[in-house]
Amino acid sequence: MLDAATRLFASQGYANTSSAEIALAAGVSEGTIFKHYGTKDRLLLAILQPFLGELFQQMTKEVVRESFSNRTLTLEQFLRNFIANRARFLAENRHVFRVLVKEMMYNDELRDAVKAYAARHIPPALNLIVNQFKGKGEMADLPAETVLNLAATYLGGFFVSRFVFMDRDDISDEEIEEAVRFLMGGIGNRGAS
Amino acid sequence: MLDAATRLFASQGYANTSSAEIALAAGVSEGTIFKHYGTKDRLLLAILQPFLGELFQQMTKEVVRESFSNRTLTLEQFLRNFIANRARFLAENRHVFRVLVKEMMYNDELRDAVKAYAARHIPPALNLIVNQFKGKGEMADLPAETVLNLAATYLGGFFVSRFVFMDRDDISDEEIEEAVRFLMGGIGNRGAS
Amino acid sequence: MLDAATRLFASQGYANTSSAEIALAAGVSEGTIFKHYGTKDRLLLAILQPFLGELFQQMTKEVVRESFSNRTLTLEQFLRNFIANRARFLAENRHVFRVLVKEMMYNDELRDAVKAYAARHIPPALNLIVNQFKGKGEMADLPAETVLNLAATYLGGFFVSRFVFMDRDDISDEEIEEAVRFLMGGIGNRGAS
Amino acid sequence: MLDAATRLFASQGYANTSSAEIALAAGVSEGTIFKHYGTKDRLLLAILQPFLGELFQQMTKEVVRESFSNRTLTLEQFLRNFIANRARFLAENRHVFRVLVKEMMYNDELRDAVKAYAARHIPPALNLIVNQFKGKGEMADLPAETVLNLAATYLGGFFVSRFVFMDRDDISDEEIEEAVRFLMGGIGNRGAS
DNA sequence: GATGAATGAGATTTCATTCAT
DNA sequence: CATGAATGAAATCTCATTCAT
Repeated sequence: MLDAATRLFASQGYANTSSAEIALAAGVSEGTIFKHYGTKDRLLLAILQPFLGELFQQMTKEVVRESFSNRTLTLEQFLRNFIANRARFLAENRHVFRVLVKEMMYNDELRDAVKAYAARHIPPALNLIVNQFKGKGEMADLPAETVLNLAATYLGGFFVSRFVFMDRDDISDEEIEEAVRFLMGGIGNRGAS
Repeated sequence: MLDAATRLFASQGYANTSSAEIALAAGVSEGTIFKHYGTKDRLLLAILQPFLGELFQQMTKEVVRESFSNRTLTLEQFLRNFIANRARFLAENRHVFRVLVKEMMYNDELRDAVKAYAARHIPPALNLIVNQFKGKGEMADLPAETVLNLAATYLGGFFVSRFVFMDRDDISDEEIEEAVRFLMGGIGNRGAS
Repeated sequence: MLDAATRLFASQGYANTSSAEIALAAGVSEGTIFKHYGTKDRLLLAILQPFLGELFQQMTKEVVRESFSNRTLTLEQFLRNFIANRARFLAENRHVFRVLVKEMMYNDELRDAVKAYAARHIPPALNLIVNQFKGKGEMADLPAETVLNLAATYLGGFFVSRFVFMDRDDISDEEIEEAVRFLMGGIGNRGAS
Repeated sequence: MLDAATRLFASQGYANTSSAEIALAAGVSEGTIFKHYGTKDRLLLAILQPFLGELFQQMTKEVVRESFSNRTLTLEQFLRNFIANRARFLAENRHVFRVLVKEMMYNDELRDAVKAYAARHIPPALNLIVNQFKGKGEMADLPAETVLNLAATYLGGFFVSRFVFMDRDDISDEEIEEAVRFLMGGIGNRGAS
């Protein structure tokens, strides 16, 4: 039932999917849907909430664990691990990710909720890492906030364009490598600087 | 009428905006809307088509003109000009841009149309530029396609996050400068390479 | 179960009370309700039937007993006893009374059933009393039917306004006294006649 | 449309009448009903509001006019005129009256609104009359409030039982005469007092 | 050419009732 | 014998679209 709804929302959008369609796809009656979730709105939340929890909590958990367990990790290795890890998670949950991205565009409340959630979870965990790499001289001399902002903007574009815009099912190692290299050195010629 | 519809679509989404709302906001009758545009769908197209035309054609036109008129332009200067120019254009047309982005998510046909449109217009004009800068040794040694892809992903994320996700009305010079620096050199430490 | 349903019907009305609400309030499952009563309609009847039986049968029984056991009873004393007795009964059963009154308004069949029931039980018992008091010269010279009609109209208004319209839980002795005096002498000035 | 809805609400009750039934009876589509009245609730209000206004305002206006224009009017004549006037008004508007009475039972808000409305309009106009008749020695020596209460209870029962409970279309002069006599002298024997 | 009342198809939601466990 | 998940029919309401004026 959640699965059927997720797929439909992912491909058509929440607003363009009727409860009749969901019932048909899930092989239950419309009544059953509303018995379980009360309203179409709460059905959407039932889909998004567990994903949001995992998305941020797993992300920060992995990052913290990694940064403490392996002190010789270079920035490049860290980025590679991090991006590969999130790419795998999003590929597995690509339908829910599509729903989340599409609905964040349409739904102000949801957008604000996600923004608040992200603001509360991401900086505390990642500022630490950024400063660690800055201390080792591996990172450009920019405020931690700026670094996170730049990386988030690029990685947001990266994942959304692949999974949502291009409707991809996964991301290849080559693409990840490209992303890592871009984050590390931009597109300017290093030797020329 | 187009203006009223654009603002409503931008803030609530096409699917959540009724023709009655549009008529009210535009100060005309519902009948008039359908006399002019036939269907709600075609009203959306009437909003998006001129914008799409300008978005890509102006972009490529400026780029070509610039690259031929000023042969001493550095990559950094080019990026600064290019981003500032598009930022200004999108700020002026931010409502339509919001509609476009939101509806591309929901509407497969529209998304495919935009992708086709972009694929037809962008590479011909920009490959030239990329190769020109590569010839001058100012750019990383990557295939032109890869360079465009990286820049498009980042700049897509940059503009969408600002104008759509954060609902901003414009973009500051500082942000543009940050974007230029990031595109030029990534977040890695140049000296350390 | 009947009690929970009665309270809900009394405060919200039968049509606005769902079987789910009843099940919740009664602490049983919806299935159990339908196992016992078959339909929601028959649940309503199960509430109303015993009350209707008592309402009329007790009323006439008491009246008959009283009128034969105490031949010196004045009309005023009779009215006082009668009203106090019914007031007590209705106060005890006010929830069911509310259900009955509200549903008689909505349900033609129920209304007709109650009318028939009343017509069959009231006149036989009360005509006797009326004629007894007329014989003693204590009562206005009106047909027994008219007297019953007038008293029923006033007492119906009296009980319905208190218990249903004003949602009262009981009726004070002062109000009963007022009702007795009114029935006895109206609002005109006796001395002036 | 209001007429069709009124008849249906009057005979079946608001809660048991579907918008489909109303549309059919009114010869319009369901959409039209909701275009005009927004919700079923507001359709009910559109029926009741004008009636409530007339019911109380006409009542008090007539009473005041009468009591000042004719100083020789006896209490009995006043009651006869008053009851006949309201009987005529309610007979003409019996369908709406049925709706009002039935819905006041089911709907707490409506009941409270009507109670407040009545409390604001009736006493100011009628206390005057009561005291005028008391001054002339034509009325029982009771507080004005008590008199109004007794009369309202009886006349409420009188009109509701006839128009709602018995589904009558009008009230005969004989019944009015009976009501007047009862209000004037109760059912006790005047001579015996 | 503009209007706005009317429409009817379809959306969400509610609920009495059934039935496998 | 009680349960509660599932149902499907029906209710309220929304809305793009049409059409007579």
